[in-house]
Amino acid sequence: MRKGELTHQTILETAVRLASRVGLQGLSIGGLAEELGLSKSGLFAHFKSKTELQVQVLEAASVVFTERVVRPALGKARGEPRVRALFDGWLTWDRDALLEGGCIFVAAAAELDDAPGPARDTLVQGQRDWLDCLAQAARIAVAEGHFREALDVEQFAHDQYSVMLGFHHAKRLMRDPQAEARARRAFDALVTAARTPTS
Amino acid sequence: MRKGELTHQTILETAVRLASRVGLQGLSIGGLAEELGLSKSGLFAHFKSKTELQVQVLEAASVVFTERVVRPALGKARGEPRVRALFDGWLTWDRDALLEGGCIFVAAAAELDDAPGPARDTLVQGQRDWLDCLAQAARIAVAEGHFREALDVEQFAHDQYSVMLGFHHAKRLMRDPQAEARARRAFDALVTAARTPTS
DNA sequence: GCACGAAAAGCACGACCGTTCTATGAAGAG
DNA sequence: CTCTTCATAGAACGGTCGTGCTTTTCGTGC
Repeated sequence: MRKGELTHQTILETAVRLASRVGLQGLSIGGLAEELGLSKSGLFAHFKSKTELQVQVLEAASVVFTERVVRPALGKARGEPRVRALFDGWLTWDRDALLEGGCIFVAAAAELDDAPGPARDTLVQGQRDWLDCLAQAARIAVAEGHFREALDVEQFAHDQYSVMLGFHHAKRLMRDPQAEARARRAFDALVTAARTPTS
Repeated sequence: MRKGELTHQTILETAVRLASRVGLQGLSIGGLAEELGLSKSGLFAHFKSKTELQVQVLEAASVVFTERVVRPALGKARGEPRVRALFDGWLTWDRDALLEGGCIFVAAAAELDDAPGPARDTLVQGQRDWLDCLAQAARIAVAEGHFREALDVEQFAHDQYSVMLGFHHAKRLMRDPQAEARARRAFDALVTAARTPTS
């Protein structure tokens, strides 16, 4: 691998971690360069613009996310175990040391929801993929007979993500020590409701 | 009322609207001044610092929130109707024209979750009040016999807020036209589960 | 080992940031 | 009407932002 590509990768790793703390807007070229011991212009040369940096940060974070959350879950048994593994994986991800500032996607979602542009597009696509992944896992659980036939899997994915967002809020903003217990209880209720036929 | 206090109020109104779009960090003194046709220093004189401006923006938003969401719900019948009214009120709030950028508290939560200081403290206190309000409404619903005796009302408040966060995400970031329908379905499931005794 | 190309540094720019100081205008009290 | 107090404007500050341009350093294929 070329030297440049290596530092490029190193930059992105640090950038992801930094962005999880200060956000994608708060992520400054100068600050990032200093953290890495590089010059501002030297770092800038790797990206033609700040927007491009933001996009690549989101893409890099997506790669890590897939590797750390999605792939391990794919190793689990099809159906409910995999659905639970995705949830557990996400909880781990949000608590991960790599993301001192909490899930970078949640932070970016609030920043970019009214800021059209490539960064927003990249984020939305990633979130869509993630929601599709959750829905697909639920669909498999239906096929396996773990979840009821008539389950609206997109709704299930949406609800699962809501629980995650609630966890993030309780944990990171409210510093609620019970955050994880609450999230697990909420998710269990969701799974239970998905198992039993419509009442 | 003094002339100064009047403009002070006008500034805050505009600031809340602007902050809902660009966030509390993105809210700049200069930009806000221009939007109001004031000079930067003239506006600044009303607040000793930007932090103080942020705090007052959050407080002003809380006042409006209480007036528009909480108070109307207090006019509803005790118990489940009031719980539902709080939820409906929040959906209206999030869609309100006053907040073109979506709920300012959700945006601020992501920005401030790792930024200790007066602004964060103010936000956390406001969110705590809101969650307490939701829990109290649920508690009354238990007392009225609408919800089951053993219901964990704090958990219910937490779950209700999670649904709201999920709605915000689906609506504002994903631009999902079904966002509101999904949120209502999720909330209905929550209420149904709260009604029936533990299964 | 040398030459060439890539990578990083250095420097400068215009713009905007929050903040301070000073001057000027208008509002209100007597 | 006058005098004082308060509200706003104007100009400037040091700093940081993203972004170019030029130069130097360094990795690498021949």
